[in-house]
Amino acid sequence: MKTEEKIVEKKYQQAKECPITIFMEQIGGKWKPVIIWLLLSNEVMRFNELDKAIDGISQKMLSQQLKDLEKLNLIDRKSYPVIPPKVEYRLTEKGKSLKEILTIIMNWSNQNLR
Amino acid sequence: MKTEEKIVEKKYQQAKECPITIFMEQIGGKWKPVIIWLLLSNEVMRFNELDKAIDGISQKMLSQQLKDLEKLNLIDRKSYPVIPPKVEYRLTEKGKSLKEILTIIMNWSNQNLR
DNA sequence: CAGTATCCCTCCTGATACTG
DNA sequence: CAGTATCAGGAGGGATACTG
Repeated sequence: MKTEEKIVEKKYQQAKECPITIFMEQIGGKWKPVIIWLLLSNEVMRFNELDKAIDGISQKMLSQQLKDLEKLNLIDRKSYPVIPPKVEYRLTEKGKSLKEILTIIMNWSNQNLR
Repeated sequence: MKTEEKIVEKKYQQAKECPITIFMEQIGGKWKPVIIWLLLSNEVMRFNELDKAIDGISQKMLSQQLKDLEKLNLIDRKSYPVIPPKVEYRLTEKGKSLKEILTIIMNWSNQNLR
């Protein structure tokens, strides 16, 4: 039946392909935008710096979110084999390209939310 | 102590005022962007239409998300006192102003995520 | 310093059934 | 038609302690 096929097709589209949903799942959430935002203005940050700069985050959450962002190729992790350990995080080009979006969201939010 | 005050001030800023975090909390998530996106292209939709159009959503979730969006003044709910009930949802001007953001997110997502 | 490991608990969500 | 009521399950997230 034609109408049924149409519905199925539509549903599939929305469930698996909606790019906005994918974005929200992968970049949204409580911590990822903050991390990206900090790296946009600070260029390079160490784990501890991020930890101190983000209020309320736990080390567990921070390392988890950083891993996620690394997998998405949005940030680069550079580890130095020294004691004590030193690890640097910075944005990739792809990560930097989020600046425009985050800026627009920030402006809209400032004007429309509180 | 000056440095301590600085830290406290910084933390407060990030925790309570970060507009991007506020945006993600209020407009992000699994369903709200989809609802807004549908209303951007369809102008007016009834509860049942939204329910059918959004794959996997439950009535409970749908009504909850619609209430949230209404509170944010992003959508308008118009109820007709007829039997069977008829309720229409449409975007407010504020809601429509999200089109630009969602479009940019969609484009970025299409190019950078999968 | 830069993380893991562990426990614990809340809240989000889905499923189902019901109603004005 | 447009919701609400209720319950259960699981993932997400916090607190704390530990380690290379």
